[in-house]
Amino acid sequence: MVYNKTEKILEKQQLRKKKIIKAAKEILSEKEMGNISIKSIAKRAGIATGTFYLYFADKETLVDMVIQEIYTELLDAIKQGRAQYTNGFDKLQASMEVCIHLFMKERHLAKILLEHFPQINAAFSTKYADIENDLIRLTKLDLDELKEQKLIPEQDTQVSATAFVGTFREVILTWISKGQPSDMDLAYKTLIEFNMRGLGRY
Amino acid sequence: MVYNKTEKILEKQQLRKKKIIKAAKEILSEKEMGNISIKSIAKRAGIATGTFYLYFADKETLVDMVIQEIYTELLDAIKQGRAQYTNGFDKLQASMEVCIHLFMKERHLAKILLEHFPQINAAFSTKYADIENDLIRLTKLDLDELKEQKLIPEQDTQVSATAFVGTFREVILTWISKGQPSDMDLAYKTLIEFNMRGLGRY
Amino acid sequence: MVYNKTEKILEKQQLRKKKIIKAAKEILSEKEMGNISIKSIAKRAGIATGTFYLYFADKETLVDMVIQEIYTELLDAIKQGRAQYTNGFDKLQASMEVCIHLFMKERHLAKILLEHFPQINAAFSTKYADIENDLIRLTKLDLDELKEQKLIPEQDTQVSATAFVGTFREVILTWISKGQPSDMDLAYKTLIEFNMRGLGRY
Amino acid sequence: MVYNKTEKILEKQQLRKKKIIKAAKEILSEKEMGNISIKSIAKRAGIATGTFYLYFADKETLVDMVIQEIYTELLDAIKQGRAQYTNGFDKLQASMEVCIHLFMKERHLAKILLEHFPQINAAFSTKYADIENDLIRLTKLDLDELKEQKLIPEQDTQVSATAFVGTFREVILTWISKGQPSDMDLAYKTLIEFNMRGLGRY
DNA sequence: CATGAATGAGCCTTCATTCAT
DNA sequence: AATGAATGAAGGCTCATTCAT
Repeated sequence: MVYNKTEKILEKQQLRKKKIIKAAKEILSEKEMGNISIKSIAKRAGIATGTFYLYFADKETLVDMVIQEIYTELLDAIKQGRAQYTNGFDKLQASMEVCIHLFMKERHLAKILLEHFPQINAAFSTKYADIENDLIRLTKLDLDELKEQKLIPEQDTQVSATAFVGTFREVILTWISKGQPSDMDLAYKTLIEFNMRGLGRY
Repeated sequence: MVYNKTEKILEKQQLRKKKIIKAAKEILSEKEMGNISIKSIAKRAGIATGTFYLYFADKETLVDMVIQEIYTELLDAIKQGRAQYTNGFDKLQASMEVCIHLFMKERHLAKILLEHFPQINAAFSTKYADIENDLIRLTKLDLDELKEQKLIPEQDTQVSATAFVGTFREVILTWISKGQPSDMDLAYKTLIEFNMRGLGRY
Repeated sequence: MVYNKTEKILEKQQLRKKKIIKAAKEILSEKEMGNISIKSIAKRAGIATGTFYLYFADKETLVDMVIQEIYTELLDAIKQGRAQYTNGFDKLQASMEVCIHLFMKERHLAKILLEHFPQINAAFSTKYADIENDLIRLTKLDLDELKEQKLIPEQDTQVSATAFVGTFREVILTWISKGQPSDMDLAYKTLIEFNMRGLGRY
Repeated sequence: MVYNKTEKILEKQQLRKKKIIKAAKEILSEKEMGNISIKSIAKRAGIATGTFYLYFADKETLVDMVIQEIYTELLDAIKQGRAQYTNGFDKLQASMEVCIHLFMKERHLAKILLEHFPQINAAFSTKYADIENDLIRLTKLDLDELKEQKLIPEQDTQVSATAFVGTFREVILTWISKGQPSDMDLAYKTLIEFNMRGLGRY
């Protein structure tokens, strides 16, 4: 059963890869410092230093994978959250809700994406910026649609979209590092209304 | 005249300290990457490597000072900008304008604060967060005042203030790294109105 | 038929061994650098990395075998080339011709022997020296015979033989790395006459 | 006396550099294996690992210096040995004598140049080849002159020069690794005459 | 027997910090 | 006080060798 054997091995390899990525994420989200050395990651993943290089070409490749994974997770959730809506504002609100829920649920993911990533190194930082830019770009698409439909006033949608995403980054980051507000419902409502009003919804 | 002598020495020390901090800032704003070694900072400041340790306990202490200085600069500018206003919204708007102008004028300062610093190390990040928190706190004071005066609707001012600051961080960062929008007036207006509307100004 | 079975197995083992040695030779003669890792050799031989260690105790043992094989090949060719001559000078000249032809024909072999091998490690170097010493010893036998027959003047035949072999090593190595001279006939003649005259042929 | 201070320091630095090069040479000539790691060199030189990099940009630079130093030493000695002669053969003979004497006197130098260098790595090997090529080139100049003066027969002087140098490399290497012959005078005479006759001196 | 993933010692290099001058 | 050479821990990565399957 060569077939089975190969499959099993591939499966195991994927498992190892996941394990390494998980270890990297853990170290990123736990330690105060972003001291992610290959050695520490390997140790955390329960493998030898050299083994790491069987699964990733180099450190940068790992970083790519970690980011890619988080990003995909985020976009998938947003996409799924918006699926049931057709109205522009509803879609936008759904996106916001998904973001908040996802990040609050998976604090470690949020911590990595918002807090630690930009610290590791420049390349990393660049990649993180790419994600944010992507989110801004997607938001802008929504805003342009709303503007075209005259549902929001004339404005630089690039700026609005950037501000929009900025509110989330800042608020969620605060919640993560300082803890959530006691009246979560009000907080939640405040953030969403801040943005809705900010856009100038008619 | 021991007193004078001591004073002179202290003054001289302060001068050196400033010189080192200035060197650190310069290097931070010039180099693409966060390659700020003590050696390069010392060289830029025109002192020997070892001399650095006569003025700063370690690298982290330097970081503290650099941030402190930037923060003070920012707050001073804001305070000065608000001085002539009494109305809550005017003060808030003045703050926003000062922020934008200061950052756009001193791109290198902005670059340090928003782009480079968070990459250096985690301790740094924590300190950067402190500045942002302070700005949020100050904004919240304004919002609480406005809320009390029933000039904005009921809301979690902590969240609003956070979102408020977040829009600036994100927008200015984008402008710095991607370049300013062609229609700067519209962009500028969009950002300020986004926040004013977002607060729910009556 | 235990006997047959054992023989078959041994035969198979020898085949594998040859295959590995061949792979090692190929890699040595192809790659610019001495990047011959066990992994790459095994891959080239079509076996798994670990399998290598079923046939060779370690890397050094492989080196032994490779050299041994090349040496045998060289000596066999020389022996065959000399077989038809009885006169001392003729035998010597035949040896020279065989050397040149063999090396020029099998550049990859020459490249291994002269260029790459000495780089791999010190143990290797010792072994390579052994081959050269052997060639020198054989040459000396010829020279002693010629000296006894008063066909060449009194001399330290050990030194002459060493010099003799040295000219070949150097010249062939140059041809291999820099390319052959345009007038190969003259070059060829020059080398052989240099040595013949050098010996002091009467 | 800034002048003195600077001079002293420079002197000291040069001393350190020499010390490191000496350590590298020692390790090269002593150990069976050419295990020259920066760590071992530093240890031998009595310095910390990092200190090495204050004197040499990297490992390759050290290698360059070591080779350069040996080569310069050799060429200087040859030049000096030839200075008093005008006749082509005399110059050639003087060169040969210098080579032999120098190498036999400084066995460790010879050991490095002839035995170990080619083993360390490819770059190294290339550089060693450069030296040999240079020697061959210089020899060829002499031979071309002799040929022009009709003092030696028509021949490919490139090949002769190569063979010429090859005899020295081989003979000296043998003497170094196997010990000198008992009758050194005869050996010496044999080598020189071998080459002189080989050239076809009229 | 064969496999190839796993191992870990070792390599080169950087840089915050110390210390003799 | 000032200097800058010296230090050595740590980092990313390679590869000969082992071992569970």
